[in-house]
Amino acid sequence: MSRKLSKPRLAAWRGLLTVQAQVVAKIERRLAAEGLPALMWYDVLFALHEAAGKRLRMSELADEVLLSRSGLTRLVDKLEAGDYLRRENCATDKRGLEVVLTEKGTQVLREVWPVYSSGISEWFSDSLSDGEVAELTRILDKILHAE
Amino acid sequence: MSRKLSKPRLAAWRGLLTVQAQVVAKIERRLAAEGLPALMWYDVLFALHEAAGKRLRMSELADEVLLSRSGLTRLVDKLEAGDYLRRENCATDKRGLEVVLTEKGTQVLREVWPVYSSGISEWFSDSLSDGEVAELTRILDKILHAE
DNA sequence: GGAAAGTGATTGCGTATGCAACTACATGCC
DNA sequence: GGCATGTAGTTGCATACGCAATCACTTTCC
Repeated sequence: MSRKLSKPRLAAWRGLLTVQAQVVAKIERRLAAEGLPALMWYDVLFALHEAAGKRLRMSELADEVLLSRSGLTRLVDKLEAGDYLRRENCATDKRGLEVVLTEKGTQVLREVWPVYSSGISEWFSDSLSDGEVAELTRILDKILHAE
Repeated sequence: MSRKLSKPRLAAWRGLLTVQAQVVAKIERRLAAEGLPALMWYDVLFALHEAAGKRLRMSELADEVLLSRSGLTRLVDKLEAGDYLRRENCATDKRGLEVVLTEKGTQVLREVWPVYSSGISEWFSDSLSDGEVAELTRILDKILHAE
């Protein structure tokens, strides 16, 4: 592993960083301009929405959204204060908590989605063909599933 | 623009976010573990290294590394305090500054590069063929150059 | 030439985030 | 059982970052 990094490989990496940074920044600005919550809030609520029973353990949720445990604790504090989700004690492990999506959380997902999805379309995927999208996904998955 | 976002297009976007987040986090942790400066420091010094005369205006540098102007001001403060670069008054515009890479800055680039590049290899590009790397770069460039 | 509008950089302020330390509970080992 | 070790989540602290306001200078327009 870690053989010498060629120029084309570095170029691919820099391209990925640039695309991600630019698209995320544009979407975040549009969300803020419309008075909507930040992407990370959406990610958390969306992860819950996709989970069985619309609930996850704190640790599972942190892994899902790629946030540190402490970062998630604080974010969940805010989301719970806004009644977008609630913490429940875990029946099988008294150390643990489960986080459950509320109806209001589901509602805010519906409000944010149009802005988020149109940003992804407009700034990320509209310039690609279906074939290119498939190829990009395949390559990224290959990276993710390499051990 | 902003036609409906299909599932495959969303999957590509989420893949990109995940790859970037995971690889960056791993590289940052390794840099921190070795007592080396963070990636953003490297990006700034590298941008200067690549620039003609190893110097750039503050604004050019901010655009290059995708950081806000205020963020760059503060980062350059720290880099200048460590003698990795220095600010010089711009001859043609008294509002402006030029940032110049120092010898020590060049040196730290050489120290960080092995860690950075081996991280990119190991966690990003090693699982791809040359053809896949080329295809990935082509697709990302297409996104970047779409207006 | 000079007022109005624009641009480059910095600073104040609020927020987000990670690491390390901590508490509470769980598991393994004897 | 009971001590040692491990794991779930939270909190203290330091740092990084963006937006809006600001200051200095430049450009535009009359």
